[in-house]
Amino acid sequence: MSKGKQTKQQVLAAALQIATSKSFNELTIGRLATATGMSKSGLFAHFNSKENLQLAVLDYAEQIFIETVVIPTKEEPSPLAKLLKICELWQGWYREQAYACIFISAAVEFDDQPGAVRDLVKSQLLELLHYLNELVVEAIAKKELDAHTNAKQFTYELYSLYLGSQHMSWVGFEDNTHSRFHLALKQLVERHTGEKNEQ
Amino acid sequence: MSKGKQTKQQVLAAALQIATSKSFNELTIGRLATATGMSKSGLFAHFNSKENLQLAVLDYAEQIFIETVVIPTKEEPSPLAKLLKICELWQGWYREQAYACIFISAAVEFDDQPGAVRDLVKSQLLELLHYLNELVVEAIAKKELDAHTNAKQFTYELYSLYLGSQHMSWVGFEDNTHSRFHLALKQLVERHTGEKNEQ
DNA sequence: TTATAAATCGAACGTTCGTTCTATTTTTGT
DNA sequence: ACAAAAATAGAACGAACGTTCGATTTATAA
Repeated sequence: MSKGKQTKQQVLAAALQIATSKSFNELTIGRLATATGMSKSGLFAHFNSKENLQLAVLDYAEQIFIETVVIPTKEEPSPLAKLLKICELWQGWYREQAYACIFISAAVEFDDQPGAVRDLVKSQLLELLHYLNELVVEAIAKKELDAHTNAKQFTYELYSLYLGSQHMSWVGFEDNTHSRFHLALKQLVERHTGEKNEQ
Repeated sequence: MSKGKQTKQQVLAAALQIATSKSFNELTIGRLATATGMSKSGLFAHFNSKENLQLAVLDYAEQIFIETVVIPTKEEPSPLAKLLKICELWQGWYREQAYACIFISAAVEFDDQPGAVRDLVKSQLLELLHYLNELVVEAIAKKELDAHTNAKQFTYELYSLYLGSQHMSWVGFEDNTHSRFHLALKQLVERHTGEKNEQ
């Protein structure tokens, strides 16, 4: 790897650290330069614009996300097992990232700020939702979940429980161990297994 | 009302508009001055610091939130009816605010930024959660919900469904009419009525 | 090794930020 | 109506922002 790409990776690692532990708005070129011991202009030359830096950080974050929470799931034997494993690893991801998900932060910070960054984070989150939904569909096909399960509704509820878990833990509604998430998830799955009717 | 308080209210209305339609970070004194046709210093004199402005906007937003989604539910006959009514009005609130809740935005933007603003928004969200939880407790007491219902778990799930509904609608996971939220909420309530067992 | 290319720096730019002054205008109470 | 008080304006500040540019150091390939 050339020197350029090498330092760029280090810069991105530092940038991700700032963006997650602080926020995307606080990821500033001057601050990042200080954090990496570089000059503003030297660092800037790697990206040529703030927007490119932001996009690169999101790409970098996605890469790590896939490595740490998606790839390890491939070993699980069934779609439902994959799904549950993802939820587990997902929590670990958030925990490592100092209790704030960079994608969700970015989504909120850019939600009314049209541009390439908003488009990217939107597509990243949508991609995750589609992947989760795909697992649900497969689980239904393999009869791990009841045939009358509405996949999208299931995915929506699953994702919501996760989102709520993070949010309420932050607010202080007593879910620091995320046990509430686990319980609700377990019940959600049980509700869709064992052929008892439910729309 | 004195001239000062009067213009201050107008300023706050404009500030809330900016904070919701844009974001809290984009609520800047210069921008707000332009929006209200005042000078920066003239406007600044009303608050004496950016932080005070932010706190005032959150107070103002809470006031409006209470007026538009909490107060009207007082007329509902029962705790459960109040709860459902709140969910309905709540959606209206979000819709008016251009599909972004100022409290949740503020929570995310300030989540790792210690200070009075973070403390306030945290307490505001916690207060809402406690109020919802109180209604759930009352509904259980009045046997509108099954006796074995775990109130906090119920509140957690309810709130999560709402959060998820907003998030996914933004991302584009097809819930623009929030019908998914309605369905999930209905099922959540049904699940806790009619004495069938569920932990 | 040496020429070329890539990477990095330092200084400066125009803006905008929050904030602080000192005036000046406008409202208020008597 | 007038004096006191409150509200607003204007100009300026230091700092930080993203960005540009020319010079200089460092890595790469011949």
